[in-house]
Amino acid sequence: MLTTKEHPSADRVWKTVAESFPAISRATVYNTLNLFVEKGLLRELHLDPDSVVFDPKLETHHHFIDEATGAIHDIPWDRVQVCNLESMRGFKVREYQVVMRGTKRH
Amino acid sequence: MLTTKEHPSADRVWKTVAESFPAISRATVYNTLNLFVEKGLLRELHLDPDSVVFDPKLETHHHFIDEATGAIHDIPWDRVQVCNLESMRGFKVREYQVVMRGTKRH
DNA sequence: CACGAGATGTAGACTAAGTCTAAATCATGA
DNA sequence: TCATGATTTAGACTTAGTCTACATCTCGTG
Ligand SMILES: [Mn+2]
Ligand SMILES: [Mn+2]
Ligand SMILES: [Zn+2]
Ligand SMILES: [Zn+2]
Repeated sequence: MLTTKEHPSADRVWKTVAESFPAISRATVYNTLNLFVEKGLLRELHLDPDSVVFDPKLETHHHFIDEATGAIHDIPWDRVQVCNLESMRGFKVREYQVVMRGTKRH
Repeated sequence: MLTTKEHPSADRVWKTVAESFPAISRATVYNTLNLFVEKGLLRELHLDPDSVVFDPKLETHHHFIDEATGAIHDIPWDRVQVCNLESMRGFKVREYQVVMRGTKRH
């Protein structure tokens, strides 16, 4: 999980882990993922209406959601820039990202 | 709903509507909201792990989520700018927004 | 007016994500 | 060995959201 390039949901992780450890409990997977998030080893993304997904890529980056396939693509932090953030006086911005939706060409 | 300044969830809308129309069914509210989204009168946002929220503000804008209260604040489109979007060759970006999280000062 | 067809609304069962709890199992060190 | 605490577990529970089959409403036609 910590090294995947994907953005799996908790149940997806559970099913994958269960291939190697069929006895693993759903609760354990949820507990462990939440613990990893709490400890900063994973981040959770709320991009999908159907489930929370987990992101092992800790460096800040943006996301592109392919509306045709549901796939979530990482966009490197420096590829686009958010300008004029200093206008956000009155808000203490802890983190931000650009969320893009559309379709992948070809 | 179409004129609120808030970002209510479907169940929040249902409870509000039910104050005036106690007979209204949950299914009707969900169906209607989804229809409004389909017809472009509302947009749905997936920012919250617990529910989809609906946004009556159709002009493009950004969002700031107050992590202390859960409140979603609209940020005018021009207050910040996303630069270098032309580097997104390979992706057909239909829409995008900056999603910020943090706390509101004061 | 009577009636039938389509559209719209409704109740409530159902699904699935996520949480919680209480019990079982495991680890550790006296 | 055994007591104690930590980890894992099964499965009940909660809740957002969907689905289906039925009820009701609308409206044009004979
Ligand atoms: Mn969570
Ligand atoms: Mn939807
Ligand atoms: Zn990512
Ligand atoms: Zn908004």
